[in-house]
Amino acid sequence: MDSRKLKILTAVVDEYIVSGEPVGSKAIMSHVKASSATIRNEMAELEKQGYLEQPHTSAGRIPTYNGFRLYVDSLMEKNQLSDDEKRRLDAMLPESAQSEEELVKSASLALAELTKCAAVVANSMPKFSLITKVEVIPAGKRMYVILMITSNGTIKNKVCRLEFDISDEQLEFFDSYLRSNLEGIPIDEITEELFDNIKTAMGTYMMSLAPLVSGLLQLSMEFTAQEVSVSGASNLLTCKDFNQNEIISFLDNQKELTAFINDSFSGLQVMFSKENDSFVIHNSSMITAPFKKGGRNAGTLGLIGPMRIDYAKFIPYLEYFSQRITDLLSENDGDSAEDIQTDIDG
Amino acid sequence: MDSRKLKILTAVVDEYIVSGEPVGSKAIMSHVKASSATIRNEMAELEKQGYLEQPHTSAGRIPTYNGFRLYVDSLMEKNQLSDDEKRRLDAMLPESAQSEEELVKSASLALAELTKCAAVVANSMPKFSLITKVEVIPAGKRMYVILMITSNGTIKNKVCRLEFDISDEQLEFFDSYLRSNLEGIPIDEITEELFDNIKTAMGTYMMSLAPLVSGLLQLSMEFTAQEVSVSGASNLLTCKDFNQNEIISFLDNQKELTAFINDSFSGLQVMFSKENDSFVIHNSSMITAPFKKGGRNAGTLGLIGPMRIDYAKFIPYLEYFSQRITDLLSENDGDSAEDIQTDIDG
DNA sequence: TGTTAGCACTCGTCATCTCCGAGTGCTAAT
DNA sequence: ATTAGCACTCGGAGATGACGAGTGCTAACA
Repeated sequence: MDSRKLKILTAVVDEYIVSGEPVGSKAIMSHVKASSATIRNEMAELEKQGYLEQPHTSAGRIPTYNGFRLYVDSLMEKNQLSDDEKRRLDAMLPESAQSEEELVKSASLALAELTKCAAVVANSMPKFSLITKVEVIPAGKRMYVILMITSNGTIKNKVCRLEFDISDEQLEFFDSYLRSNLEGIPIDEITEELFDNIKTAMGTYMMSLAPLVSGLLQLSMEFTAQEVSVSGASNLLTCKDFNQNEIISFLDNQKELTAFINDSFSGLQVMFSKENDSFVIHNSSMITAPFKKGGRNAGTLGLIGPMRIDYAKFIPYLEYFSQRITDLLSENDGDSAEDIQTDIDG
Repeated sequence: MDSRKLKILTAVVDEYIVSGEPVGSKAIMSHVKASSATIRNEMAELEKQGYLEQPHTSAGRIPTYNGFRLYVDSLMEKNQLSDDEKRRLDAMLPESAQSEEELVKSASLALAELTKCAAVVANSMPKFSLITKVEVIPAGKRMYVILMITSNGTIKNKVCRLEFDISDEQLEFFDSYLRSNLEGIPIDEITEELFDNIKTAMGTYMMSLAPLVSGLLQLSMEFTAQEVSVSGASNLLTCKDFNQNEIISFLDNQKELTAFINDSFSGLQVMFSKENDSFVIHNSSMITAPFKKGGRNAGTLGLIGPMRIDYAKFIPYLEYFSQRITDLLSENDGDSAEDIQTDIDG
């Protein structure tokens, strides 16, 4: 395609992103050295080719999905972050993050604040994590806490109340069975079958231990649950580009979101609602960037806003934050999360 | 005040709640045996007394804050829940709640669904809880998990990574110090001062133990943090009675919400935005009902919506759910949460 | 042959105007 | 004390028209 035509398309998208109004031929004259008539001719062709459209006869042009796609993939010039800006972004993350959640949540809030869009974070399904520790701890009359730790550093607990008293031997038997049969196995190998085995192994103890076993099952399910959290949803309420109801419901609906933000993406992605069946809000787009921990995908940071979002400015933010998170998570964790496993075994 | 006047006021509020439009004298004729002229005269007086107002000269009347207040406090007839309805509400709660959070969250979702308003739940500040158990558990190379349990059954953990190796003696010393000095004390007695004591007691061990001590402090702060969660915020988006932006920002802002929904209320309360400084969204109202656990306030269930909410129908829902939660939490917990403490001490 | 100035034309936006009717307050009759 | 009747008010919906931004086309130009 003609280089001037590309320049015009770029100019239309750029203008449209800042104004939100259809862009006329005169507005383009400051970007491209040509008369408005020439630009009009070119725009008419761009419309034929499907990159621009006219809301009505006597209006300017707005980019189509295809126009945006071409712009994002090839035309736009990404803003380079200056050292100053980087420092500003760094200042929005906590100095010393207490936990992965806190770090990631801060990044999400910062992103929402910077872009005035909605930011999302999702943790990855920890498919490859191993169970490194299971422990049953007494916590009162017929009360026990089950503690479970995985190799990626996640810890969860659950309190269980028994129907009957159990003896120290029973508890010890159960505890040591768990140690030898659960510790070291991948989190996604915890199945109903495994629990049937436990039930068989416990034999007559099972009656009193039942609440502990079911607590254990629930606990392990919590590990594989994917969580998504949204920041700054209210930022989108002032935006008239799309139906607010639709988008707020979409963001509210955890399941839909979860299904959508999966972590199969290998790098930064820009997606338009029309291009994806599970993301159906007209005129909205979504940018996602995965972050890693110990060399493996740990989650995804994302930005949801209107189609006419300032890609050139915001994509670098997202890239920078996801890189920073990756760095910080690796620092915190030593060489690799895997050494937790090694140590306990050793 | 005249009984007919009260009837008219009631009718105006009832009509206004369903229609959302100013109510004229003719519309009242079906509720009160009197001609429209008489009703007009009475309405004019009600307006003088401050219970009704006219948006403009030739419009009907809408209730003022005072009008709503009188209606809610004295005039309305609360709907009595039939057994059928109770069964329907019960079906919206999980059959066997795994945890307090799950139960309470379900009630909140159910409430949002039933009322098409936003529902909120807040846990109470566990001022009177005692620490019943503190334990430091090794979890890998220089990695430790701190586990803390309180008498109201809440458990939290935190993973800490040390800078230096510590010996078994050091750990044992630390652990037993915590046991003897923290277990049994009220959660709100954990202060900086107490931590200074710990630091002094640890002496030269402190250098290597520092991350554990600061982890402990963070953990205890988490216990006293109040959490609020909102369901169905998107329900309010279709409501034109108030500024959506305002309300969504209000619901987004955890701090403001937390400050507002405190658990000092002794029973069901209806509050209008004008009447409270920290709840400033025009034309909105909030209904709150506390629930208990082991005889003590455990949290608050609330409903936020427009002023013209169907109080007669929704208040019973809220009352029923908060009572159900109270019942279920007590069942689960035996006689009282306090016995956890007793058991461990004994 | 590609570019540009000029021009007639289109069409959405905004302000103005009018009409309609719901609802009122007042007055006089019951 | 209540009510029927009536003149009056005023917001809202629709119609109308001026304005102007933007277009496509044509003809002149380099």
